[in-house]
Amino acid sequence: MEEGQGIRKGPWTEQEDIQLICFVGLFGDRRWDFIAKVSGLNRTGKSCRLRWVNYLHPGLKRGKMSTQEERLVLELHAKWGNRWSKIARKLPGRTDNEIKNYWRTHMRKKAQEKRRALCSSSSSSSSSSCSSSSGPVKFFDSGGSEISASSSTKKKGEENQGVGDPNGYSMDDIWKDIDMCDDHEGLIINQDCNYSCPALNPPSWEYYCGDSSWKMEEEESKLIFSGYDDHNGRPRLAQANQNFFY
DNA sequence: AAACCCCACAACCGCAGACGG
DNA sequence: GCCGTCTGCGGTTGTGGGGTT
Repeated sequence: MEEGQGIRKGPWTEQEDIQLICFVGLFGDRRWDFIAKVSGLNRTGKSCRLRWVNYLHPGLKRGKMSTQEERLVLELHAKWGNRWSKIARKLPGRTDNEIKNYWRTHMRKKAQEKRRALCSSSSSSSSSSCSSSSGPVKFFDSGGSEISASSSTKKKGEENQGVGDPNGYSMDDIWKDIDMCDDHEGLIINQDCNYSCPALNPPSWEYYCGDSSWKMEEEESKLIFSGYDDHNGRPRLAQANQNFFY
């Protein structure tokens, strides 16, 4: 299709963002290939969509996950597994990508800690499953401190390899391990989480994400988009949008 | 001060399902 | 029913910033 000649990749520029916002305002957030073409952005429709959904979409929240959100993610992941988009729909303002990323880093870290705690508490026994030197190496063992003592020269990126990885350690394995750890704490999670999070289930996000009932005139998009944040280079869009929508 | 490491996050890739001609 | 295209999703990778040694 459009693949081939001069298709841009990599980070988006401010100019590109503005352009995309304008064209989405004009044509809606559906026809991505069309938007990619008419906008003059040398991007694929896919890339445009992704940029919009994960970054430019109004109503996106920024910043750290709250404890409530974190718990909800845990709860929903336990229920649905890696259905990130589904989970994201229950977390207004959060994208599947964000949740996915969050899960990968934070949950893995937590799992490591839990695992370590378990190991230390049962270290007097044979604790073969905790061994970092024999038997199948669990994913988060590979990033754990015990191991890093022996392989502390871990290069950047190696932890990612753990995912796909040399030991054939798949995502499923990771989830299994995490679940294992969660089993020890599952009750706690459920206890803490027996709220249904009413505040997190308003129809509003469905509305945003819904079938592009969202429309924005070009002028409005200009107003909303007031430039980039000084600190992180992100558009000030999200914040402006809060005002726009609420 | 420099090197290294870890974390967070943006972005890409491949695949599958939906949809229209 | 078939085929091509578009869209959405999940997995993976790349990179910059901040903290630590």
